[in-house]
Amino acid sequence: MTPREIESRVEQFGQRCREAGLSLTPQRLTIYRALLESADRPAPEALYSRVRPALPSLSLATIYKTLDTLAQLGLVAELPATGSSRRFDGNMERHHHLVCTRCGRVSDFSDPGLDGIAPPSGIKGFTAQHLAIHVHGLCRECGPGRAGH
Amino acid sequence: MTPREIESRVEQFGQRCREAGLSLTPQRLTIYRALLESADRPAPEALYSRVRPALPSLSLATIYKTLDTLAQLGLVAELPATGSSRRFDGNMERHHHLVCTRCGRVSDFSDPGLDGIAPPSGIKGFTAQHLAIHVHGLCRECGPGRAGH
DNA sequence: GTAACTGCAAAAACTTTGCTGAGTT
DNA sequence: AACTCAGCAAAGTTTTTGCAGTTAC
Repeated sequence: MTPREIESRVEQFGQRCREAGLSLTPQRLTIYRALLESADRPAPEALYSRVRPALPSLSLATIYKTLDTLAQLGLVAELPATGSSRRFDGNMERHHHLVCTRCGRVSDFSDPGLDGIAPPSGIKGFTAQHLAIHVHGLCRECGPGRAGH
Repeated sequence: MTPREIESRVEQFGQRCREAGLSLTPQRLTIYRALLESADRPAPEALYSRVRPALPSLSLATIYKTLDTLAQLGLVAELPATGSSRRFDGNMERHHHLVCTRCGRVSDFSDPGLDGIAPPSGIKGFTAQHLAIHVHGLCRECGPGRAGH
């Protein structure tokens, strides 16, 4: 995401917070901005490391609380992930996922060709909103032609 | 899954373990079978409760170790999930996922129409193997026209 | 007999909670 | 001034680890 895009998002973010009656604290802004700047769907702990230099007094509990708050507002997404920690993403645009079947790492990709696929509408008891594609395979590091981890 | 299918899978499972040099312990067999019998993608703890009646001395650590071992062999799948515990599935067939954007619950569905979609091949640094579709929306409980959780 | 595995208990990692002082509106 | 929030520390969960005795081969 370009710096310009980020600033525009941060501004919208401010509005959205005000609408919802949330204070605009430096912590919230910094955490949100850091999430936008992270392309790698960070875990709370990773986000914490990233934000700490700017806000040395920040606590990990605040990261958790903030992420939960923002997820409820729909400003960030909590992602389904494997492994034992939660993952978050500030990119709410249409995008798909590459999942490495060996190391479990996930990254984003976009493909206009795939965007044409419509969510199936006839599923009983489920109201489809949108759809994301997970492509499973081997990432660069685990590449084809390697033995194991 | 029918009992007959389950037995056939368990048999294949035995072969696969032998090939890999793994012992066929009662714990492993029971855990694997319990997973096949569970349609609900259980967390380790839930699987533990299910298996305990049959193996009262079983420990939770064994569940974790076993699931990791079997996942590495490709005999069970660890699923991406939101929330704070890992989820596993013994169903390795082609299927897709319904993810509730409100409560986070995930369930399986199949749709032959979607099975035709080929994994995109031109992604740089990534070798695509297969693809799964996540349909996001509202499940029956959270249904459209509800206020919140 | 050897190698692999389970159970246990302890430790580590991750997440949530309650409270108090500080910051935002 | 009222209300919301951050930081802290403690508690609660979930997951991993090391080791000794047991089991599968």
